[in-house]
This record gives sequence, structure tokens and C-alpha cells, in this order.
Amino acid sequence: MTHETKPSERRRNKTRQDILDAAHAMIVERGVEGLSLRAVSDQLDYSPAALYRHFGSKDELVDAIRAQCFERLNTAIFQRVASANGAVEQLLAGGLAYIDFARQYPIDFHLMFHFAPSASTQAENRQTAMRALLFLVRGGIESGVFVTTETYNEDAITLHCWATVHGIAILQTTVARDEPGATVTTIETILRKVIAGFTAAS
Amino acid sequence: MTHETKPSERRRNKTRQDILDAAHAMIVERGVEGLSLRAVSDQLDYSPAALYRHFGSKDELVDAIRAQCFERLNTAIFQRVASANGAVEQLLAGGLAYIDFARQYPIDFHLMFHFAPSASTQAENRQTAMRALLFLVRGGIESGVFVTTETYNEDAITLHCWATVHGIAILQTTVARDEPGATVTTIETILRKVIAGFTAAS
DNA sequence: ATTCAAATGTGAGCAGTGTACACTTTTTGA
DNA sequence: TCAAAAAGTGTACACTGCTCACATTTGAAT
Repeated sequence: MTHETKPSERRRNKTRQDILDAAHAMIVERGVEGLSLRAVSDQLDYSPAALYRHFGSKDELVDAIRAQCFERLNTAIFQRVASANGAVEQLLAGGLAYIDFARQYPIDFHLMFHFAPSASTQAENRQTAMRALLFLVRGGIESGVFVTTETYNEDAITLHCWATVHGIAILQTTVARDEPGATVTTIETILRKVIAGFTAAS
Repeated sequence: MTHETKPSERRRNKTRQDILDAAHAMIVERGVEGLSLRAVSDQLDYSPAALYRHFGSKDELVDAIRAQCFERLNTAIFQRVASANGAVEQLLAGGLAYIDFARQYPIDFHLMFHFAPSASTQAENRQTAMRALLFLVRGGIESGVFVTTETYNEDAITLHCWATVHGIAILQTTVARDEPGATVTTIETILRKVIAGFTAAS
């Protein structure tokens, strides 16, 4: 079931991934600004020009790394959501997974929301995450667990959830990680509070 | 009351501000990455090396621009808060001012949370905003308008407010400005909902 | 008014960057 | 086996941030 790829194609993908890995490691180590194509090519025993057989430009390379980070985030969220039961717990699990990712890979997280002029793949990836969240919210509404009003409707709830989670995540990466009250229990309290704001009384 | 400055000092400050303005305009126009010291010096009829009499490095220049953006944000918030009455309305006004700023100056806002390795002034400025927010929250608590619990205490509320507002603001700058449900009324609804979560029943 | 030092601005140049292009080498498929 | 396609190289260009010895201007004390 390995999707029948020709060996040449697999080799190509491998070197492509090697480049991505080396560049990613360099970003994690020295920041986005510290990424140098020459350093990457040196480390891989390539000539600088060789990288341009795989990526049209530096921005394209970084975009590809960004895309892989988004994939990792999305699967991390998906796994945590899948192992939770009920709309409330699933939404909470998704939010915590998001925040944990930011905490665990702050540089990656920062990179992901570091939009370049040519922000194409980025928008797509974010839409994926957005749709997943919207799916959770919609499910909760349809099952009657979440309630809406005219002004606080489905879109508003989705925005609210995303903003809260993203805000906490960003603050964890930029501000000192141990800001007063940024403990895991505090974060869970906040998220539960938000969710409770649109959960039907039992 | 003009703080008695020598003319030489004023001239120095003026050229310094000229450099800051030119660089800032260039960032707004072409993004942070598009900022070139040579282009700035060209525009001001200076030699490239001249800028180094005013700023030790490019990072220092950008940091100074960042600091001025923070100042603008802080005063914008302060004004709006000052023209509101009561803890609830003041907190709401501050949040809306924050979000409006991000909406109005997305590139500036993005720049402000674009931390470089040497993030010194940044931390200070953010602490200022944080303290202002904390001040509002604390005032509301002491006047009995806001209520706390053991887990949802002062720090938690502060974090919650900041994260929500910052999250909405960031999403407004990165994602398309007209995301479904990101209207002004929706945003106000969300903020009121959050504030209601720690407001004493009347 | 003279003088001397500090401040300000300059020109040349270094090391490093992303990138283009003609070139060679390797791999592939008929 | 052989030509075409793919992969990799070396050189070079324009650009970057930045340094430093030097020229110019300014400020103030003599």
C-alpha cells in the first residue's frame, strides 16, 4: 500500500526531505533569520545551486517547512481530539493540543504565523485547522450540547474558540513561559470557562 | 515646559526620528524583510555608514521602531479606556482599542510580535501593557464588580483577557480580515461574553 | 576670535547573502 | 546502446549589514 512510487521519485523525495530537515534544524537552532541556504548546502555536501533543483526560492523552502509544521500540528490535534469523548471534552482536548504544540515547539509555532508576502500554502493549511474546529463546534451544536443565540452564533463561537486558544498559545511562546498564572491548570480553567459559555445547562 | 534641550540635541533627535520614519515607512510598504539600510540612507541623502552613528545595528533600529509602535498602541488604549466609565466598559474599551489597532496597522502589529534574538525593549513594553490590563482587572475586583474563584483568580482573568484580545487581533491580521463572523459586533459580543464570565451578578 | 576636541558624515571595502546560468555528470527509459 | 532528462557544479552578479580610517562640521572653552 506504499502508493507505488518509482525509485527515482523516492530518491528525489528523500533528498528533498533531507534539505527540509537540515533547514528546519537550522531554523530551530538559529531562528528563521539565521537560515542560510549556503550553510544548508554545505551541511549536505551540496553546492548552493543544487537546492534550486528542489525549491524555486528560499521562500518556497521555508513555506514547505511551514506546511510540514502545520501537518504536525493538525495530526497532533486530531489524535488528542479522537481520544476524547463528547463535544465538550473534544473541543477542550483540541485546544490543549494546540497550546501544547506551541509550548513544545515555540520556534516552529512562531514560524507558522510568520507570513511572507507569498502566503499561499499557509492560508490553505490554516483553513484546514479552521474547518476542523468548525466541525467540532457544529457537531456540538447539532447534538444539542452547544447552544447558540442570534449574535453568538456558530461563526462567533468558532472565532471565539480559535482566538482564545491561539492567544494563549502565542503568549506562551513570546512572553516568558512562566507568566503568572500561565500554568496548565489555569489554562484548562480558562478553556472550560469559554466552553461553558455556550454549553447548554444540563 | 519643553524640557529644555540644547539645539544640538534636538537636531540629533530630529535626524534620528527621520531615520526611524523612513525605515518605518519602508517596512509598512515592503514588509520587515524588505527593509534595507542602504535604501533608507539613499532616501535621506545619507551615506549608509551614517545610520550607524544613530543606531548600533539594524536590529537596534527595528527595535526602536517596534518601541514606538508599542507607545502608539499604549496611548491608543489609554485614551479609549479613559473615555469609558466603569470596570466593565473600560475593560471592553481597552480590548477593542487593541483590536482596532491591529486592524488599522496590521504590519506594525505584526512587527511588534516579531521577536528578535535580542528582545529587551520588547519585554519591557509588553510588561507595560500587561500591567495596565492587570490594573484594570484588579480595580474591578477591588470594587466588587469582578469576582474571583480559587482557580479563576486575578492572574487567570488577566491572562484570559489578554489571550482573547490578542488572539482576535492576530487572527485579524493574518487571516483574511473578513473571516466569517469577524465583524465588529461579533467581536464585541465575544469580549462581553468573556467579561460577563467574571462579573458579579447585579 | 582661536583652538581643539567631540560629534557627524563619507568612501572604500569586506564577508556574506539569494539567485541565475552555462556547464558537466549521472540517471533513466526506449 | 544511446539520446534525453534529471541532478549537481562553478562562477558570477547584485545586494546586504557592517567596519574603519578619513574628512568635515560643530560646540565650547580659552
